[in-house]
Amino acid sequence: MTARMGSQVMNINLCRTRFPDLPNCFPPAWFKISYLRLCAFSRNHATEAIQKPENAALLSNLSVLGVDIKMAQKRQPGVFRKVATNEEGVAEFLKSKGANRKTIASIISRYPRAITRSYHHLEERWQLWRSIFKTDSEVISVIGRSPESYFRSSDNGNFEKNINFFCSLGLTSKDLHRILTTAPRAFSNSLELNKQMVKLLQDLGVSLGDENPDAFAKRIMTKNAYILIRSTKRIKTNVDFFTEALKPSNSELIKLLQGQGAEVLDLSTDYMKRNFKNISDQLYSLGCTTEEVQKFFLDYPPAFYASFEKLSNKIDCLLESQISIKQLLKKPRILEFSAMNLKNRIKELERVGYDFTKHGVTILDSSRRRFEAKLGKLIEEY
DNA sequence: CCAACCGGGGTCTGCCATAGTA
DNA sequence: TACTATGGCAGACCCCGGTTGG
Repeated sequence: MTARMGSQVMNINLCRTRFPDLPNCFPPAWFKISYLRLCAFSRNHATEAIQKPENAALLSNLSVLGVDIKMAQKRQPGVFRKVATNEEGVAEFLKSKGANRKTIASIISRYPRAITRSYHHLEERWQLWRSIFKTDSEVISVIGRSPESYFRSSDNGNFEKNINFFCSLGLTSKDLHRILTTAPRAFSNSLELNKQMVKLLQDLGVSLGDENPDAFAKRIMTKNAYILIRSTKRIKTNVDFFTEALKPSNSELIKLLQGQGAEVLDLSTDYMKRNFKNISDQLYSLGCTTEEVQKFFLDYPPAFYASFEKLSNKIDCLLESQISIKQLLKKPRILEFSAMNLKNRIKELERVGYDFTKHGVTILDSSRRRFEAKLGKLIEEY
């Protein structure tokens, strides 16, 4: 217990030291852009009161930047009626961080509200992101992918509180890195929302009798960063669905959620139910019992996730190759390989006279290197 | 030595609804 | 009352190799 507390304190301090001082002066560009903004403001102020027309200077600036104005207008029309915007400042800012023209245009096209942010705000937010990412280009690559995650919130304090909160849970800087890379929105959630999700997971650990609910919750978050951008309602519904459909014991459910099940937890419930039904039906039609079907999903949670068509295709392809459904149930992991890969492997094995009924199917569940080594030996023997 | 078990790694947004706010 | 900030939703795998026990 003491050791755990100690590591938490250490992690908080680690977070603090990773915040470089925010700059207290701004580059010359900032003054230039502010001046331009003032000009734009006074030019349009008179007409603004009458009918709130779209800001002509803004439209011209955006087209110079290469922004897809139609797209931007469709997405956030309100931005276009604002009297003061900072499109040039934002573009300048992103450029100074290494973004190219095309990326900048794409960012503003997809999330126009970005141009309402001030230089100071952006720089402050940048430093927060950089406390997690090592380089500017990592930040740019995430913003380029998902502009909204960077620009949607104006609350930098909340972002920092989230960092501290995650650290206080014992998440490492590597964990934060992964969360910000794969689910950047998590840091723009209100602190309260993130706390609710963590509490839900911890309570779930308690209700399953896990002796360390905090570690249980942490484990699920590190296995699946997406959990933090889902609603607690969805997670609850999915856990209930697992419980009802698979009738697991507490320890089985814990194992499921801490393992591959964590990745399945955030699926939309309807999708998961549909998949479960389709695949169960196929297994029943192949003569499986309810217990076998339940065990199949417990052993191989990705079945919830996989597209039914692909999975079904793979099962058919295995059955056609003298592999029995019972063998598959014993070794569902072979379904993780692509249909193409499985087909090729089976073809190669058939060529050397491999008998699945005699030697089993585990040979299919191996890395490329191991499979090829094994195949080489079989060819020699053959 | 080798089959079998098992965990890890990469990586994922863009839109809509609505309460709150100035 | 228009606009902002924030919550929520649908979408849908594959592969590698360390370790261990016989």
